[in-house]
Amino acid sequence: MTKIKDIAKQAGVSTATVSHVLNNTGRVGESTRQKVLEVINELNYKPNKIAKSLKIKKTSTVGVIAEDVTVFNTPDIIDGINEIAENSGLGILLSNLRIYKKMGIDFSQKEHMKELLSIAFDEMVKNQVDGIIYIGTYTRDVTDVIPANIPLPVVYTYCYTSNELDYTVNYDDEFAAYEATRHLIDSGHKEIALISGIIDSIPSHERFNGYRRALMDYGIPLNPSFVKTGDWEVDSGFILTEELLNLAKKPTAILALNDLMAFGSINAAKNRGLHVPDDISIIGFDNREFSAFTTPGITTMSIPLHQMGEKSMDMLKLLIANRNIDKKKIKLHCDLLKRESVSKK
Amino acid sequence: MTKIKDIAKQAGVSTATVSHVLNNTGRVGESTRQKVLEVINELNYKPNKIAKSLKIKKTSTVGVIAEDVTVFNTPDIIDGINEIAENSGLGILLSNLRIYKKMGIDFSQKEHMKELLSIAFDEMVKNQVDGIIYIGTYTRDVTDVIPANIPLPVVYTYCYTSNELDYTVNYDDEFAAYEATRHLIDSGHKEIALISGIIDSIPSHERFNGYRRALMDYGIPLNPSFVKTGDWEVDSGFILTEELLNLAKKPTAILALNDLMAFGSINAAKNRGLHVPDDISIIGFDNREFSAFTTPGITTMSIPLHQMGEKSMDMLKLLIANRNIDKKKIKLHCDLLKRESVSKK
DNA sequence: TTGTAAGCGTTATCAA
DNA sequence: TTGATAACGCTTACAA
Repeated sequence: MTKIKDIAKQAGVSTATVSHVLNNTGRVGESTRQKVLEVINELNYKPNKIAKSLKIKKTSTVGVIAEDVTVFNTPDIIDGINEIAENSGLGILLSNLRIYKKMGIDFSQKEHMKELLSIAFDEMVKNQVDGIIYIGTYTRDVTDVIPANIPLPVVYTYCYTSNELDYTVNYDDEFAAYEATRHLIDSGHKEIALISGIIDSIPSHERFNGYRRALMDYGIPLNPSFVKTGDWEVDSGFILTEELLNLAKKPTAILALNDLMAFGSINAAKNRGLHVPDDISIIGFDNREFSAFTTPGITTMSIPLHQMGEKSMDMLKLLIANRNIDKKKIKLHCDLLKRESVSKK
Repeated sequence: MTKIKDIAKQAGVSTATVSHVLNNTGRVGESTRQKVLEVINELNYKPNKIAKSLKIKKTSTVGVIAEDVTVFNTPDIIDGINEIAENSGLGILLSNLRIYKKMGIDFSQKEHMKELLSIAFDEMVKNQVDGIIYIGTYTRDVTDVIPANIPLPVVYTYCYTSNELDYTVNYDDEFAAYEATRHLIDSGHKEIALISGIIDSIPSHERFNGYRRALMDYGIPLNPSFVKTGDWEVDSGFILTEELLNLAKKPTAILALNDLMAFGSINAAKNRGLHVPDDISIIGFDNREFSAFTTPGITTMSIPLHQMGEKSMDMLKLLIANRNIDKKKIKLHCDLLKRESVSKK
C-alpha cells in the first residue's frame, strides 16, 4: 500500500508538505501543491484513516447500535442517520444486536440483554467512535439494561431512558393517538372502541391518553366496555374485535393501536359479514408496509422513522462538537395516512 | 482515556507484558497475569483498536456497501452477514448508497452511479477494512458501474458481475421459477400464464427459462399468448391480468414474477368477479412481507436472504484468510411458501 | 518470565 | 514556504 512517505519521495518534498496539501492546512506553494497532487493521482494514493485517527484522536465514525435491523422501524431510521452522516463525512459502524432473533419480544431476560449491550457499547468504545446512536425495536424504557458510564455521547431513538440527562428522539404517541381519534370523530363517529397493546408499555399508555383526551375534547364520554387490551399481535385484534361486535351496543369505529391488530380487526369484521369501512371503520398505527396491501387498505398513523434518524444524527453531531443543546428529549409528530378502512358515518 | 502504559505503570510491569496478557500471547507468569487483569479491571481499561489496527495492519472490520438499506431484501441480508461476523469478532462498517432514494430504479444514470460507487469503495479502502460485501437492490449486472482495481477482496450479493473472477452469492432464479411452475402443474393446472418483469433483466430472463423448462418437462406446450411482460409494479400485474382474462381461452393459473405484480393480478381477478384461488390460481415471487396480509395470502417463492448474507460473509472470511475457494459463484435455492392463492384444479 | 524499544502511517510543532 | 521529527497507542522482535 502506498503511503505518504512514497508520495513525498516521489514528489521530492517532505511528508509534512504532502499532509498539508491533503488536508488543505494551507501554507504550501502552488507549484508544489500541483506536483504533489499529480503524484498522488499517479500512484493512486489513498490516505490511511486508521493512522490519521490515531494521530488526531478522532475517527469521524459514529456507532449505530440497532437492537434488530430486521424489525420494520430500523432500516428507515438508519437511512435517516445515513443521510445526515453522508453530508458530514461521517462513517457508520453498525452493531446489530439481533435481539428479536435471539429472544423475541421477551424483554424479561434482562441479564442476557445487559450482557449483550455491554459488549456492544464496549466494542464501540474500543473502536474509538466519536458517538453512538442506539435504536430500539419497541418503544420502551431501556434504562436498566444500558451500561453505566459510557464515555461517549449517546442518542437514544425509538426507546426511552429514565435519566433526564440522556438524549432521546421519539415520536409523540399521545398526540398521534389524539389525531387518529380525532379523524374518527371528524368522520362522524361517536362510538369509538380502542384496542390497546400490552398494558405496561409506554406506547399503550400514551396512546390511550391521546384517545381519552380526544374523546373529552369533543364531549364524548369514554365507554369502558369499548376499551380492550391486546398484545400487539394479529390474533388479539381479531379476538377483541369479536368481543366488541358481541356487545349490545356496538362501536361504529375501532382504533387499533398497531397495524397488526388492525389487520386482525378487519378480518374479524369481515368474518362477521361486515363491510369495512361501510359497516365499521378501523384505523391502525405504524404504517407498516403491508397496510397498503390489505383489503381494504388500512388508514393509519405513519411514524416519522426517517426523520427520527435524521434528528438523532443531528443531535449527536452537536454533542460530538460539544455544542449546547436546548432540548434533550425530542418528540416528532406522526402523520395521518388515509387509505380505505375509515369512512364517513 | 487510560492506555496500556497506565496499566503497565500501575501494575508494575512493562507494556509488553500487558499486551501479552491482553492477547494471550502466552509466556506470562500467573501471578503477573492476575495482577495485570486486576489493574485493567480497576481502571476500566478498553484497548484502543485503532492503534492496534495500525500496528497489525488489520482492522477486523468488513465493509458492507448496500445500494439501499430500505429496500426489502437488504435488512435480512445484513442480518445474515451479522450473524457470521458476530461469531468471528468482525465489525461492520456500513455504507448505504441510498440509490433507490436518489435515483429510483433508473439505473441508466450510470455515470452518477459510478461516481457514488467509486467514493464508497474508496472510503472502505481508506478505512482499511479487511474486505467488502456489496449488496444490490435489484438483481442485475453491476460490472460497468463498479470501480476498477479494488485492492481488497469483494463479494457481490443480490447482483451479478460479468467478470468470472469475481465472487458472487445469489439465488437460483431459474430453478425457483421451475419449482413455482411445477407447483402449479402439480396442483392440476395446464393453462399457466406468465407475467414477467421488464424484459432485459436477469431475473426475468432466468425465471422465464425455469417456467419454460417446467412446462416442457411435463409435456405442456408453451402458449405464447400466455406470456406477458410487465414492469415489476402492481399496475402492470393488474393490466396484464385483465388482458389474460380477455383471452378466448383463459389461463387457470398465473405465475407472476414478483409479489407486487401478483397483488395486481389478484386485484384484477377479483375486479372481474373471480375468486382467487377457486376460479384462478396466482403464484408470486419474493415473499415480501405484505404477501401474508393480502386477501388471499399470496403463495410465493421465498428468497433465502438471510442465508445469502451468511454465505457472503463465509466467502469473504475465506478470501480474507487467503484460503482457496472452490466455487466463485454461489446460487442458493428458494423455498416454495404455500399460502392461499393457489388451489387444486 | 519479563523488559526495551522500534515501528505502524499519519499530523503538527518547531526550526530553517 | 518547506522540512525534520516527535508523538498517537499499540505489538513484537530481541535482549536480559
